[in-house]
Amino acid sequence: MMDIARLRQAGPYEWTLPPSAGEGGGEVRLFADAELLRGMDDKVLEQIRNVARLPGLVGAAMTMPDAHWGYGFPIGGVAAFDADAGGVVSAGGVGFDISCGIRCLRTDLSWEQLAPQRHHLADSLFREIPAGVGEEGRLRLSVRELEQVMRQGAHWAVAQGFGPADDLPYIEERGCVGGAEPDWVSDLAKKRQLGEMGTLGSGNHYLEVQVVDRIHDEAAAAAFGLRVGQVLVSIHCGSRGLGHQIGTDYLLLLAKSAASLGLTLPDRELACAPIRSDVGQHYLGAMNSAINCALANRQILAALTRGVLARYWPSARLDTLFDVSHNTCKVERHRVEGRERTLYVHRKGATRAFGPGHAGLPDAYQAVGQPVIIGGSMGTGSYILAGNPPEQNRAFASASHGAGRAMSRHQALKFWHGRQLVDELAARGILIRSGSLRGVAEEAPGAYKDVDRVAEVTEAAGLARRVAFLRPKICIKG
DNA sequence: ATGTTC
Repeated sequence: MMDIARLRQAGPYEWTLPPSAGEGGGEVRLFADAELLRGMDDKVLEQIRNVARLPGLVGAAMTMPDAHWGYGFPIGGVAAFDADAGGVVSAGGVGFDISCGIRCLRTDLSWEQLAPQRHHLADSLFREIPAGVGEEGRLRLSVRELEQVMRQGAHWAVAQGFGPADDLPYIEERGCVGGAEPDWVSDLAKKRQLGEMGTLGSGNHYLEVQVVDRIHDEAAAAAFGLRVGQVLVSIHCGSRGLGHQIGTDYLLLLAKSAASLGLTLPDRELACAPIRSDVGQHYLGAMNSAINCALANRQILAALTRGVLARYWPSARLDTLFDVSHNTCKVERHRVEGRERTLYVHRKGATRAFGPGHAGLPDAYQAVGQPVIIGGSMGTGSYILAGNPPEQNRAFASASHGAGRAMSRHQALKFWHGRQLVDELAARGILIRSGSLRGVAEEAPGAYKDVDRVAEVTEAAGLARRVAFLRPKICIKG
């Protein structure tokens, strides 16, 4: 429970934390309403204040409406640093699941067309999409091939026959981020990934078949190709063992090197290094490699999904609406107090949300802004939103990424049982397929915040505007 | 999140 008496309300959905006497540090800004804030742990405040004390911070260290406490840096946290001002890059500010994100695919099928086959489709997807901890797929890469994945991202997957090049414009960074340096990725990290390309993973990762339930913004929905009753498929996963091992390796390395680089860490878990340092550059090279791995992974999973769908509906389309990550540090240009600056924007459990006219968006979305995906908890629902211009979004083009946990996994296991949840959801017409009933219990809808409230507050705070609400029908869990 | 308590 957060004690909101410590905060100062700066706007209807915006709060600041006045610094404690003699503490110093940069500004802290929380985007939320009082109810969402009260549901957050006080640890979120402590963590975001620690972030604000790091050198070279630009603007404020911020949290999104779905924020909760994470490893060192809050999940739902956003912070931008300027390399020229001594700014840092933080492995804790990206997290272990580097470039975890969502690929949203659009079918031309209605739920009425699909519904008669829903049980078969659920079983086929569960069989064909490798899911679960340590689960390996059919691909076995050599180290050399994996290094190509790390340099080329989704372009590598397309070149291997996993989906058309038409997908690429609809992927963040057009499917491949610059700055990847596989030489700075450990042998162990590479080894862990050789059999894990094209796999979903576990925890909050999922593949969901959804139906468009409600349109909030007709013009944006038309630009995104969405209509009520249409079936979508959303794939939520990241860079698997590779990203996790890079996170593990660099958290240790950055924590050890901090003192010699003149940094005093407010929290050891907030390990970081100056952007302009060897170790900082090495982390960025490794992290960008993991981003490309995640983009390739989701491209492969999209292709596997197309294969399954084609067995039932051979002529059905499955086009990429968008693919966006929510655990990254990206180099971006932002206007700050009238001046364009190059910033290293950390988004941990926060989605990039470029507004209309941004050069990074494909032509089809220039007028309405980037599709922003809020992936809901299992069985509740998800939202597609559209990015706002910088006058409205004052969080370096960032928005909420999901419902956000309301309680820990451990706590959730005391309240729910997997079998019971699967049965309850089936009674509501939602098919869950998972190899882990324990995992299902940890992901109980009740362990998350109210996704409707998160989406509503995200819009009210100016971060993005709601376009469509999606209702889940089939969910494949790791 | 995770070769889920390196």
